[in-house]
Amino acid sequence: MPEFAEVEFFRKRWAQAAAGQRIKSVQLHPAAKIFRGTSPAAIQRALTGAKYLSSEAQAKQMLFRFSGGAWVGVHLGMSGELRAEATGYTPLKHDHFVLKTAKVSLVFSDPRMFGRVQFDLGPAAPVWWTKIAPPILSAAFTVEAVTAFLQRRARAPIKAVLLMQERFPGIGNWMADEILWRTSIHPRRRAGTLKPAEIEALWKECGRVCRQALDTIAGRGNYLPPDLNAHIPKTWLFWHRWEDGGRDPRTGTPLARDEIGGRTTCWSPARQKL
DNA sequence: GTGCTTGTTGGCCA
DNA sequence: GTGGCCAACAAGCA
Repeated sequence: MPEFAEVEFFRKRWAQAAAGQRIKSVQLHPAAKIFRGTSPAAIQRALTGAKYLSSEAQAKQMLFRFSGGAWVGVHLGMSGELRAEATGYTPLKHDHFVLKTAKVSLVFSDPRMFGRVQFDLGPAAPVWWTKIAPPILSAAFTVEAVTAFLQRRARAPIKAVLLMQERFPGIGNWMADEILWRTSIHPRRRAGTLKPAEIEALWKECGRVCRQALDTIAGRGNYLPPDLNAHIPKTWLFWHRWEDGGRDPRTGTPLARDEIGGRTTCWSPARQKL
């Protein structure tokens, strides 16, 4: 499920619940695939008694910092989510990782287990975190960088290119479709065929969609929406992309759906032409 | 039973 | 070596 803004929504949910708290106990299933490449025993040892300090979201990843130099990285994969439950909460089947404090149970749940938990010890943030591509909402995300990347991926469909995390960190399937729909670019266009004006529009819309998604899905400041989709406007493609017989919310014309770049893609044929 | 699913990775091939 | 495509991972849902 989670892309850029949804990841921030979940991070905020844990961060607000964990603020000022100390971990009393750690419940986990050591064999769960989400711990691949890490040591569940080390996580348990380091976090028990540790204080939550701060957290950040970047692209589709989150990093939670605890006292004692303990860093917990979370990727939610396709079906992961973070929840805050009551202290007496009993973990269910897909709750693979639960941190209990005096006030709350922080739950990582993931039925499909494409997500992962990473653990690092040290004074500085782990290397995998610092190597994440520069954010779309930063000065480093320039139209020149996008142009060069599209040249390098010239023969791939633009839809597939937008999903590449090395240049479009945090963009996932629905955001890619949303961006292309707003810029009237057909998802099957080869990246190398986009004209400079189209690249500029695409680049700008990446920023707008990220900004708007962040505000509407994760909320501003201390405000956290009651659920992920609570404030997403009906004028976005988002609400119509999975409907059978769905219509373009701008024009009322029928939407199309097909597999492009290995993913189900939705677009508006009346506006997005090859 | 069938055919999907908001993600990522490794292997194959040109 | 580089780029592009695809299956696989696993579980739930319609």
